[in-house]
Order: sequence, then C-alpha cells, then structure tokens
Amino acid sequence: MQAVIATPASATAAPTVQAHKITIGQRIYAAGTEGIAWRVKSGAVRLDRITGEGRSFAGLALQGDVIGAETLLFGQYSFEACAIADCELEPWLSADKAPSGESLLRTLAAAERRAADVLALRAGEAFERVRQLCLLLARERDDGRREIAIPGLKDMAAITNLTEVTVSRAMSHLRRTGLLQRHGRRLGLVFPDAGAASAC
Amino acid sequence: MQAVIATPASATAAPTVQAHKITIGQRIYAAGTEGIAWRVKSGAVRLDRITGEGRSFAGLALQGDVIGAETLLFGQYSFEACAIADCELEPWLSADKAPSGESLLRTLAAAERRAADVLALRAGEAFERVRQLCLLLARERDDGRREIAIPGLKDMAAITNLTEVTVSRAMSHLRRTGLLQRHGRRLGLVFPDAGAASAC
DNA sequence: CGCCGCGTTGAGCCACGTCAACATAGGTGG
DNA sequence: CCACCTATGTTGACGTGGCTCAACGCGGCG
Repeated sequence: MQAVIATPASATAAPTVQAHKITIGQRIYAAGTEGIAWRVKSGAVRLDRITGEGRSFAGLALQGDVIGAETLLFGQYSFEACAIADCELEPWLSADKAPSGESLLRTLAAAERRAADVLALRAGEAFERVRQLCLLLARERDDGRREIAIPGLKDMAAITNLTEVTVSRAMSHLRRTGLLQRHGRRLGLVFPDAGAASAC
Repeated sequence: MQAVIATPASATAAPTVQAHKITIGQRIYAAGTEGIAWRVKSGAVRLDRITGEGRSFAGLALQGDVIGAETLLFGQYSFEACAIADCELEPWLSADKAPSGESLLRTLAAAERRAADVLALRAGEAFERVRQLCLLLARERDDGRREIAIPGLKDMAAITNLTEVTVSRAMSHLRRTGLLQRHGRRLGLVFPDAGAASAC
C-alpha cells in the first residue's frame, strides 16, 4: 500500500501487463463496439447508456473497478465509457485466461457496492450530494489529505442528477465553507467534515 | 417460456433444488448476518444499506438476479434484503460448488445492467419515474399483458427518491390516463405506451 | 483579435416536498 | 357479527429547493 504502485514498467520495456494512460475527456470505448475488459488502476470513468434520444449516466468506475466485463459474454460493450479524470487502465482477464472464481466474485461485490454509492449520490439535498461525490472521487495521499481531480460540471451534474448551475453553486458553497480547497481548475483537497460541516 | 414455470415440485416432494417462498414485506436477511447467496426466481427484492441513522435504498433485484453474493467472500451480508412482492428464491452456487466463470460473468453483467436501470429511476419527472418503475416491475404474462405486483408506497418512494405522497399522485395519474389498471390493492396491468403516452 | 466552451452568479418560477385531514383495509377482541 | 384500532393510501393547500433563463468573466485557440 506504499509507493510500490508504480512498478518500473517503462524500464523493463513493457512486460506482460501494460498500463494504458487515458486523459480526461477521452472516450475509452463506444457502446456496441468490440474490445476487451479493463480494470481501472487509477482515475475515474463514467459509463453511459445510449438511448435513442442521447446518452444517460449509467454508472461510475473508480480505482479497482472493472469496466466492459460484458464484452466477454456478448462480444461487444453495452455502455459507453468516458474518462472524467486522467486514468490508468490495464487489461482484465487477458493474462490469466481462466477467470478465478474469487476474482470474479470480488469484482461482483465491488460493482454492487459501487452501484449503491452512486445511487446514494442522487438522494438528499444538492449541497450534500455534491459533497459526497467529491469525497467519493477523492483519493487519500501519503500525508493523509484527500486529493480530488475535479471533473467538469457536465459530468458532475449527470452523476448527481442536478443541473450544471446547481452543481456550480454547491461547489462554490463547498469552497466558502472550507470543505474544499481548489488548486487550479482541476485539482483540489477535500476535508470530510472540517468543523464547518455542522454549519449547514 | 410457457406454462411450464410451475413444475410439480410439491408432487415430487422437493427435488435437489428447492424453491423458498417469501411473502411481501418479509425480510430475507439482515446486514451483518451469515447466510448463503440466493437467486431470485420470481418477485422483487429491495436491498438497503444500513447506516448509523437508518436504512437507505441501495439496489433492486428482480427475476434472475442474484442477491447476497458478497457473503461467499466476506462471510456475511453487506446489505439488508426485503421482499417488496411475493418472491421465490433458490440457493445460488450451492449445487455446483465450483462457480463456473460464465455463470459469474453473466451475474456480473446482469448486476451492472440492473444498477443502470435503477439509477435511471431517479432521473426525470416524478410521473415518468413511477411509470418506468411500474414497467420494470411488470412481468409479461402468457397473453402478452404486463402484470405488476404493486409494492407499498414506502418502497416505491424509496426507490425513486420521491415522497409517498408524490408517488401516490403519480399512481393516480397513471390510472386516470389508462396506463395502469388496478385489480385490488396489489395487482395491476401496465400498458407501456397506450395511446395516452404522448398526452404528457 | 474574435470566437467558443466552460464556469459563475443573479432573478423568477414551478415541480415537488411538507403539513394536514380524511378514506380504506386489515387485524383483534368482545 | 360489530366496535375499535392501526397501518396504509388518497387528496387538498401551501411553501421552497432547485430548474430555467440570462448576463458576464475567463482561458484556449485559430
């Protein structure tokens, strides 16, 4: 759990499992196309269901989650995947072709837990929803602080089922109450319940 | 897919896999307790996350879905499961102890799809949300009509993140516009887009 | 420089939440 | 059987949180 995450992959000239870097805003795959399943090593991925009248938010994948598993069954992706933060992906179930039952079970349990998290982001008042989303997206750094790569307003609005305007107001409120420190447009620090939490 | 659903289980005196009948309102298992995983043969199950301040809706399991899979990993249930319609359950992965990869993959894909369905029930206007929930809960009968076992207002409100009052109004509106025919308190017929659908 | 996408903030309005009264169904005991 | 009680569902009146519309600042890019 220390700084052993970044294995010297580049030094050994791309070993068996290589990490794919995806930049924010980039589409990872489109619905209906062919491809493999991926595991999210870091970052955040937005999944969308494509309907006749457009796309609607259908799920969120964070560190450790697997996306595109359905392609192993149906031969094509069911959803569209889009990076809402800079991501690192690695192929899933390509090295060990025989899917261990425990690995699959773990993935299933994580998916159900994640689904519950996302569902909770659509209940309660706007400010609290946006705050919870920030906490969910944040990753604990070595010094214990929680760092967040802030997505665009469009994405945050789609996830929380609020409008961009309302999310913007909530983010401003978060900053004013000291629960969120912004460093530039994309980076920030979140504080779970920094005193001002009770101050509505 | 015909009338072969009700196998003469009672006649043959409970074969290898027995179906467990659960009545509406009954709690299937509590969070933190031990037990096995189940597959929903028919009916509808509500999953709740237990927090310090109460329970919050965390997922929905319908025909074919698996609940409590996490117990195979952690030894206890993560959520609470409650029947919101009369259900038939069967043990999952107890007969063939070696979990086939394809079966697990299929379960995973179904879970992600179901999660997206439920998420969609929390977007859009109240009337449309309740209508979509009814369509989701309905099962196609032999004659092609869609029959629904209507849950209590509390459950429908928790799923759609509306209040009981608003759900009640939406249900009344559904009935007035002819999209829902009620037979008694619990049973009804849903019509996907019966003419009046365009009439806002 | 002009254009465009993104984020921010204000003003007004409406869908839904809240509160309240009442109707109905189911259960329990006499 | 009825009297009574409670849980559940229905409907009306009213307030408000978030949506809509609109204006503006800012940064990136041709």
